[in-house]
Amino acid sequence: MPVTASDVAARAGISVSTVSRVLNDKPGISAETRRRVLEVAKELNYVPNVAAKGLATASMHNVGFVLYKTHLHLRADFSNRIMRGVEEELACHGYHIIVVSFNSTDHLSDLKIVREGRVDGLVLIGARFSPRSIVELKSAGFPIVLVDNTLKETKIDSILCDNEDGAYEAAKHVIEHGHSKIVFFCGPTEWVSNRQRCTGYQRAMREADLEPQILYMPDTTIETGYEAVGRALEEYPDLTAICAVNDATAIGAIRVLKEAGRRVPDDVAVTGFDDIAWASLSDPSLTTVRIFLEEMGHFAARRLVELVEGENRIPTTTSLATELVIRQSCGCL
Amino acid sequence: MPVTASDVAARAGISVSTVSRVLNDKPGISAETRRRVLEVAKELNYVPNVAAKGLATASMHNVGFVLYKTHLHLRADFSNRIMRGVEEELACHGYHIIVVSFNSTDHLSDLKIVREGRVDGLVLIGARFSPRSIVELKSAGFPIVLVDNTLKETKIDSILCDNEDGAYEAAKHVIEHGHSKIVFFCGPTEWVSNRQRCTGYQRAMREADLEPQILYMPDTTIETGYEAVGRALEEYPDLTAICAVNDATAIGAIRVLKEAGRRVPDDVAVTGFDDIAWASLSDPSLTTVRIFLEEMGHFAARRLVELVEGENRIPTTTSLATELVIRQSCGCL
DNA sequence: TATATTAATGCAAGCGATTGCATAATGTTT
DNA sequence: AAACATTATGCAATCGCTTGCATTAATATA
Repeated sequence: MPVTASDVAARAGISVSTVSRVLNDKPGISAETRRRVLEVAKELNYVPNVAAKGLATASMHNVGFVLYKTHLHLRADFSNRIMRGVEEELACHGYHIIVVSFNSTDHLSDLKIVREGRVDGLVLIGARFSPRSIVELKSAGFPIVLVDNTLKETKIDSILCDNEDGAYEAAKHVIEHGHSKIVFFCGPTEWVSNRQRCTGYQRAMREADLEPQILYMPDTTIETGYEAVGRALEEYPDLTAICAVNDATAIGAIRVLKEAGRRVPDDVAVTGFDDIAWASLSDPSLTTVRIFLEEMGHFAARRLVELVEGENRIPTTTSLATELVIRQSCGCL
Repeated sequence: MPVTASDVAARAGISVSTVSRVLNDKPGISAETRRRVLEVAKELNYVPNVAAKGLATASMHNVGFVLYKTHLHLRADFSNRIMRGVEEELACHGYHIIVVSFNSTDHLSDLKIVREGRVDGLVLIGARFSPRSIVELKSAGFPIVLVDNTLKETKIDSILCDNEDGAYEAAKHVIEHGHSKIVFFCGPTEWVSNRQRCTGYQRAMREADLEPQILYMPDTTIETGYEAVGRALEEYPDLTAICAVNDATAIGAIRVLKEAGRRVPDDVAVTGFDDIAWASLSDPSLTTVRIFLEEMGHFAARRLVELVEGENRIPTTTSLATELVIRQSCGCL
């Protein structure tokens, strides 16, 4: 049987209340008693039971990490790195991460782990949750932090990377290579990050007095990258560069370009976004914009813990700086 | 305020005990009462509080998914896919997954989530936990399932893929291509899967009256793949094929081979193991052995739930079949 | 010295479920 | 009709911790 607070109390010759107070750093305990309790607790290797604690305080010290079912598959690496960051940071604060997948038919506030009090807050990854659903839960006072997403509807804490700036840098870099026919492969504009990246690209083009040429894809996978190249070559036969909204698309694009007999980067330069693991392994290696997903996870976790513990700051949107990673696909090396 | 069992009881005009019994399918309740309670519960949208339930039953319906810190980074995709499988299966049984990272300095039974009763069982990924540590916790009656690992020391439930058979198939396939100088790139033999894969390779070689040639690496990453090629080319200058213990190594090997001016598969054929996402994208695409990680996760979760719920089956070791995936790097296409 | 303050601790009532035992209501058997 | 099962339900203790309030002891003030 596990050691309980009353075991400690008995051994130390005091009451459980006192044990509890000591262990939670409550005031009004004599130094001697505190020392004693700590000593006995360590001696018995006491760890408070989390169910009891949770029942008494109405907080389980868990947070939910919510992923779309599809997200789990397609963007596994992406969300996985954020998850690592969240887990790491949470651990520092004594919280734990419960990973759940969610399908769009459900309403967020029906999430079982929320209703049953299993988690004290949620980290939502990506832009596929219905805003209404988020707002509803949030305004019921439930702590929520968004990663790779923001909401226009309500002020809500969110963590992003500086998508616009990153895309701007990438496009600018390609422009500096002398390209002028640069097509942007954009993903669905319902996702914040796609919109922001597109904006960055457009800014770079306008600044250089070039006309933005945007090609929209229904998703941002390797496959949509394949498919987009075909359309791009038709619509913009004189294109000499592609800025892709993410690496998967870029990698797909490179593959098809090569198959179509176009050399990369000599005939067509390509840049990506995200710096996923394979970016450096593709052939040619991919020039891309690195984002710091683990860091984003850290920020998200830190903010969420603040919210859970009642710090009532106004909501903020945090954008982490990105970093242009120059490899071969842009034509530099 | 959330709805509690006594809210339901009051509304239904009966006692909380009865509510509890109905909701847990306990016997001795009249059909009419059962109906009524269910009706009211649904009407009030009642969900039992998990802390209270956990305190009363000493089970939180959580399981810990334990990863090595390094694992989180290096083999992220690998463990992530298993995690998805575990999560999916657990959800079907009303359990949740708590992901924790673990560093080797700790003793497993000191795991906070275990001591404090946050989880009812553990899924351990990989072969980097100290056997002593596992045995100790397991024999204290704590439910544990191993994935991609087994223990000689104790009978313990474990889920693997059929590493030996997979490696055998791959080697045999290469042999059938007419190769005879085939080197196996092996990882650390402390890891079960490396040992088993090596055995499979050896069996295939012996069956064909060829001499196994094994090159050991300190790890199984892209980088160790790089490094291994150099040594292989020195030690076995006439080699015409490489069977790598996993895809990362194979991909690293291919890269260096190409850089060294050897054509793959024409000069040197290469096979991998795992069928990670990148395998189909590398150039040439990688012939490899596919393993079903999500399925392994399913099995692990199912077994763990059984253990937690007290089913006292004898421990089993489950090996999932693998599948040879033929692409370009072996010389087939 | 008697009284008001303050500091340290204990008591006991929650928190919201589960569950063994007692009880009431119903039906069966002599 | 009395005695006994049987069935359905409620009471109250329990799980292990937190916390408001009461209590005691020690110290300061009049």
